[in-house]
Amino acid sequence: MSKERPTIADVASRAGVSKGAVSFALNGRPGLASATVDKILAAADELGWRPSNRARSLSVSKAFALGLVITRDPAVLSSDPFFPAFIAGVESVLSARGQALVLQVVTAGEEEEAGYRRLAQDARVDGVFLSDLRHDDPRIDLLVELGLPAVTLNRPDGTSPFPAVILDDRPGTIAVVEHLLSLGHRRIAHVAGPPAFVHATARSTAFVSTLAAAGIEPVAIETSDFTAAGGIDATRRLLELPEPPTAIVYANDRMAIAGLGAAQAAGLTVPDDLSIAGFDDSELAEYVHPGLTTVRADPFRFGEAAAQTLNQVVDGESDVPDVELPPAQLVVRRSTAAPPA
Amino acid sequence: MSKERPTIADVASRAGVSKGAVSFALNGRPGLASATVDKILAAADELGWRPSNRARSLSVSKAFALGLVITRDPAVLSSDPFFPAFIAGVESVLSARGQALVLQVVTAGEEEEAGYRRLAQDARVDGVFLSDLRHDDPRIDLLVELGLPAVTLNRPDGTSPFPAVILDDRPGTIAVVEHLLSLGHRRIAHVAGPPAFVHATARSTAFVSTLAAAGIEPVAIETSDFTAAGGIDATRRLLELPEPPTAIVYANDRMAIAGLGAAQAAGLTVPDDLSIAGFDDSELAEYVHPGLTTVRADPFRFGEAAAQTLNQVVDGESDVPDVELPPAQLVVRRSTAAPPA
DNA sequence: CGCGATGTTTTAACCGGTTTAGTGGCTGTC
DNA sequence: GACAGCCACTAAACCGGTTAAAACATCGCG
Repeated sequence: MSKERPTIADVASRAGVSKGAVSFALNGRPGLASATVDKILAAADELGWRPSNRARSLSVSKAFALGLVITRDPAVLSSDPFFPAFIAGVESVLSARGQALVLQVVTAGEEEEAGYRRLAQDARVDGVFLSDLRHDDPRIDLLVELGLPAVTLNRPDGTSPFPAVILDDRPGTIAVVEHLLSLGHRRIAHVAGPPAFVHATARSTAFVSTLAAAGIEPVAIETSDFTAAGGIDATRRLLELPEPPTAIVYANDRMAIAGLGAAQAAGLTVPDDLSIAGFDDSELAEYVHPGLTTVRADPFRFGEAAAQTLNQVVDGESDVPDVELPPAQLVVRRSTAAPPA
Repeated sequence: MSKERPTIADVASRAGVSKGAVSFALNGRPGLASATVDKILAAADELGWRPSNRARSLSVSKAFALGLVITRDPAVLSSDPFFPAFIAGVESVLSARGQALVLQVVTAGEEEEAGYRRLAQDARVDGVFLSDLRHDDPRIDLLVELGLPAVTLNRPDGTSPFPAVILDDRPGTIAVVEHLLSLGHRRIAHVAGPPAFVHATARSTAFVSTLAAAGIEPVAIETSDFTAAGGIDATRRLLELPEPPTAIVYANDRMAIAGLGAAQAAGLTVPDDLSIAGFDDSELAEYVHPGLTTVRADPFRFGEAAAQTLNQVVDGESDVPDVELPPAQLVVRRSTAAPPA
């Protein structure tokens, strides 16, 4: 038995038809007698023929792959709970369609733009996911210029020609703040992510406005960077205030868990002296001591929805609608309690 | 100006030569006058021509991409500190060579094999990284059968036709145990990973033999699964022993941090009542309270080395040697101290 | 001057699909 | 019985590169 994989010509000769007919049969084109189609498919089946991606790619000018550019510092990326689950969700859609996921990790800045350009110039992918959206994100214009289809993860603030897959950060943040308010907290602080990111400001403005609706001013808003180290620093600054907060809401779990450690290192007991809440419900959130009150989203479904939507764009459907996912849910654990008397 | 990207024919006509000549010039083949080469490269440059990956792929039967199949439960994968940094290291090599990284996330079992088969049948990649090596790993035979080149991350126990990139887990484990011994601990337990994994047993046997060398029996070895939930359970079991350990060595940070939480929840003070050590030096290890004594490897360099080695295999070099990376280093933090009197 | 050797460049086939134009057979109609 | 019209299918060009073989100069040498 030959080790070479069969080509369309092998199938054609075995079925006694032309290459073109095989192609028609495979792609379900009309204009072939159904008996012929059966004969061709049977021959293909017997030979175990699968059309070559490479040849198809060349003739139809498609890559049959989608791209994800992750613009993060490796160290930061290292413990991000979002991407792995998101990617798994994307994969669940792609593998069913015989597509592949091409990953590109770039460090921010110069290289970021280069990453997209490379993906476009090499024609490695048919479309990309735009994650970690920033305000007036320059990548949107870049992708338009490159002619690369995309979906944005969450809604950009400028106009965007791309559909958005949205997981609203606000309801989760609002739920956390209201939870703390109902416990009796009045001195609440926030550790935010970098304001350049849309999801960071979405969380911090939701924080402020929820407090405002209750007639309360935030104790402080510390801008940080989503890293554990940043969480520590921000927490220390908050605890050194003349009148420190009785509760801190962090923009992600990583900063929250680090903040928890900082509070404990400073001799505080959580939640008796200080309540702490995170955002993401990462795996460790449940298992640190005390368990972290946080907000749970579903990055797997996010990935699924994003892949489906991007495929619609890539397939040329016009006016692909935005997709709104169910917002993140509050998960109450032991790290939040009534403020000290 | 035309929006279409130039083809090799455009370059050829602009330089006044044939397609073949352009191809020769591009690939640095001998047999062209250097003046001609210059002329061709100049023309290519003016047109901004970059050869089409798709066409090249078809004619030379290469994908110009490498594959990584991650066989993990998304939930487990979520907070693994290894892969993101590893991937970043891989990328740093691939992007310089114009290659892409194709990611495939599969759930273990049936689907795992299917994942590799798909990658091979679709000819999406020229080679793959074999991670999370298991004892008598069936994937090695599978890859041989599929004719897909590979490198293994760490050394398999059977014979393997593939080069291995090795980061020896033992020195780090030995260092942790010796550190605990030198602090005066004599009742030390281990929380191991699933014994099917090569790196899990490497760590546990290093643990046992280091203790044995000091003439000490381990208090217990709890087999767990590298997850935080598993770390909690194993820790509880250890703490319920009639004579509980004064120190626990975990096979990874995730279980260790969860174990830290479990110990604190049980009313113990770390490190006064119990010393705890992890493995990986994940980002949070430094920032939990108390900071986690652990072992630091360099997954970024691991990725670099693996990509370089796999490329040698893919390029057809014979007898590609194994690569041995510097072993992980002990990082002493506050979670380990002398045992209680 | 004719010949082979050497160096340079072109020609054309090939990779494995898709797609357009075209061909041959059959039916229906006047 | 000739012709239009339709159906089912084939032939061949095409996607954009690579590459083996052929062609063409140029040169050295007997």
